[in-house]
Amino acid sequence: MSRAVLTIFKRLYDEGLIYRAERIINWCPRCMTAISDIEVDHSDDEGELVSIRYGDGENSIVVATTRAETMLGDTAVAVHPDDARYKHLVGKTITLPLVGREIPIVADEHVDPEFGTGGVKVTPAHDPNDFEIGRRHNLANITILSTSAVVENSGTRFDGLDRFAARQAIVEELRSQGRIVAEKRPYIHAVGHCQRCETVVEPRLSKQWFVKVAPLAKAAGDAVRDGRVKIEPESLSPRYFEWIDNMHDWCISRQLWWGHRIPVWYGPEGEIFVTGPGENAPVGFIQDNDVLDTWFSSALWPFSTLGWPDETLDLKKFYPTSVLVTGYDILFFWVARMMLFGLFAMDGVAPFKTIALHGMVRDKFGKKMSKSRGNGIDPIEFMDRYGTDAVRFTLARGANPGADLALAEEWVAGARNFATKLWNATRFAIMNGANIEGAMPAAESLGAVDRWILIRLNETVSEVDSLLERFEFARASEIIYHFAWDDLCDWYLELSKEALSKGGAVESQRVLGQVLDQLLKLLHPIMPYLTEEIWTALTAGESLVISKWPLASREYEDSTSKKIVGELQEIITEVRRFRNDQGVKTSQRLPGKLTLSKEISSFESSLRYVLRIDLPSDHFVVGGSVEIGQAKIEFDLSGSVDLVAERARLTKDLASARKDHETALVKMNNQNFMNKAPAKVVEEITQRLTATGADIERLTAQLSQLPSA
RNA sequence: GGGUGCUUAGCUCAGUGGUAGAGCGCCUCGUUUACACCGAGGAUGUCGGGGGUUCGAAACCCUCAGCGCCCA
Repeated sequence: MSRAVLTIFKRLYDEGLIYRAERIINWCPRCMTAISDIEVDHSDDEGELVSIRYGDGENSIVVATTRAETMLGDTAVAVHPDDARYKHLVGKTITLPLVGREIPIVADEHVDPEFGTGGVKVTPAHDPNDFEIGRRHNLANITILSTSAVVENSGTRFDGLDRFAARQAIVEELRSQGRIVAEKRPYIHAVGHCQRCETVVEPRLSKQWFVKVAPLAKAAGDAVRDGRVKIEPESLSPRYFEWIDNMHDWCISRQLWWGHRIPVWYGPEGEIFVTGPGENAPVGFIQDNDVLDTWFSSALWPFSTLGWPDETLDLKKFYPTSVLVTGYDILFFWVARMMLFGLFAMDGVAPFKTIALHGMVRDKFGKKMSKSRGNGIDPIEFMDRYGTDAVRFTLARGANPGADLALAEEWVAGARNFATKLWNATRFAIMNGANIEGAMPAAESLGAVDRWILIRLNETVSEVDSLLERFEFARASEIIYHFAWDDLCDWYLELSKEALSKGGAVESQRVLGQVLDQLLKLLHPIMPYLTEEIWTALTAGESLVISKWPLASREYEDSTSKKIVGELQEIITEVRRFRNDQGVKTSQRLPGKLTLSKEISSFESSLRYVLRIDLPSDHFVVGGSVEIGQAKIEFDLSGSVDLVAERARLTKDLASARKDHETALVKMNNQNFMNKAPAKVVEEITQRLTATGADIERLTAQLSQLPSA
């Protein structure tokens, strides 16, 4: 690492991309170090805006400031060149109050004549904008604050006072001199704070090392602009451009203990010697005390970890990497810097092809976790309570690209429940002989239910594949979750129970084994521990880690299985609803007559099993019935039909059918719709119209046949 | 001030032109040979307001309001 740092530093220096300069930098008087622009947090703070009269009478001008103490370092007053109010003053001097120094009045385009009085005090050593004005007008830079933000060298009695105490004292003194013409308090304005310690940052003139970013940033911007590097989700790329295209020169020296020491040595005559790896500075030279910004070395990560600056095999093979996954908050700190240095050091080859950005984990209300709010969540606690896989699944399920995730304990508990569900389902499957031995049965030898779950599996695999391709982890997790819980556990297992319990359902056992095998593989990256455990129990295989990722296969697709299972599901749901409305307990067996279409007639025993319907006896009396499409299920309720409930159920269905019928009808009667809508949609609506029409007819008949209560 | 998002069920969020979705929560019922960390059934939304485009808008455009993030 150290070699890499030395190498890149020297290379940049030799190419003139590292220089030392006096600049206004952000200085933290507590950390006693320079900090970069992005380490400064801005917040709207209360301060006061005081307007001070400089000079007297006709030759006076009023300036406003929130940092009165900086006036001790003023070396000019600036006005806009076109400002008629001050034309007569430009080029003259004015006496700086308290200090007594004569300072010039200069005209500068960058002064906003609309703001305040149109005159601004210029303190080049303590304000970045003033520094620029100072450069343009060759003003002196007078530093009047120490590194710990105490007034010094001002030649006034304020020397020795802390900046905030001095601010107050100076305003008081000016007030007593009658020089304060206005005070606005509180005055809300943006104040920079040190990201580490929240101390108010003090702009300070200082000699620092800089990276000249213009050429590097241009390359880094272009790499994304021309598509060599993709940012996912794309919606975050404007942020990248906005930043990289307007990047200021990067101050890389830090006055800290920790870090790579700047490899620059100074000779007795002020000579500068930069040492590369293995090089020594001439005798008598002294090394710079500062260290490098931590991101300077982090920026080397994509290639220094592969052995760079050596031309290693790893470097050849793994640079550039394919995907960098990280939080969007670190796009500028780290990602952009890796782009800068990667392109520079690796002959214009960007360090990765795709930058996949995820969001931040927030509390259950979507609020940022913070110490002051006390809403931090310790993932280890959740892992102890709900299991690591549950936490992993929760995070994956919430990981929408570039969007934040609200993490609530309830979500983790839900994920734990899912894990338990899988555990139980696999246990049940194993108990019933599920296996992955031998080849899969041919499609022709399988029933509709078996085929259906294989079709659903195939759909799930391909959907998950394409979602993962797009870093849509949340949706991929969701798809897997519902396939496992709804399709597999709630439907397939329930519909297969009868056959499995009777034994001899060899095909289904193999199918079930197959479905679980593939499902566990899909889930393995998200829930590695659980899936490994139950997969090895199911298959006696060595490990999921080294097994093959599922391949989507359309082998079992056909035109009928989905329709058949759909019908079965509808029948089962409607009958359950009927029983529920009638207050019939789930476990209570009822005699019933099933009239089924030819297509699903073979599922009669299966339906009887799931719905607990006994064969009708000789004295069967129809007490209530459910009709779904062609299917009719009649029950003997032994004369105890709950007519009120039944009427309510049918009335509700009728209302819903009428509503759907009505909307379809409106569309069909709309000539514009008929002319312009695609045929597919028209057909769909037509079908809906017929279906709802039939429903209305049937329900009306059923209602009229119902004896009055 | 510049940039960029968001506003959908009680909460947190999916849904980029064709009958509004998920998880949790809520209500009712339930010892069904996997699972109560469960099962079955149910309720809940003028998709922020207003305009427009379209046969059709939660989705596209304009506008207003509120909230957020990044940068200055």
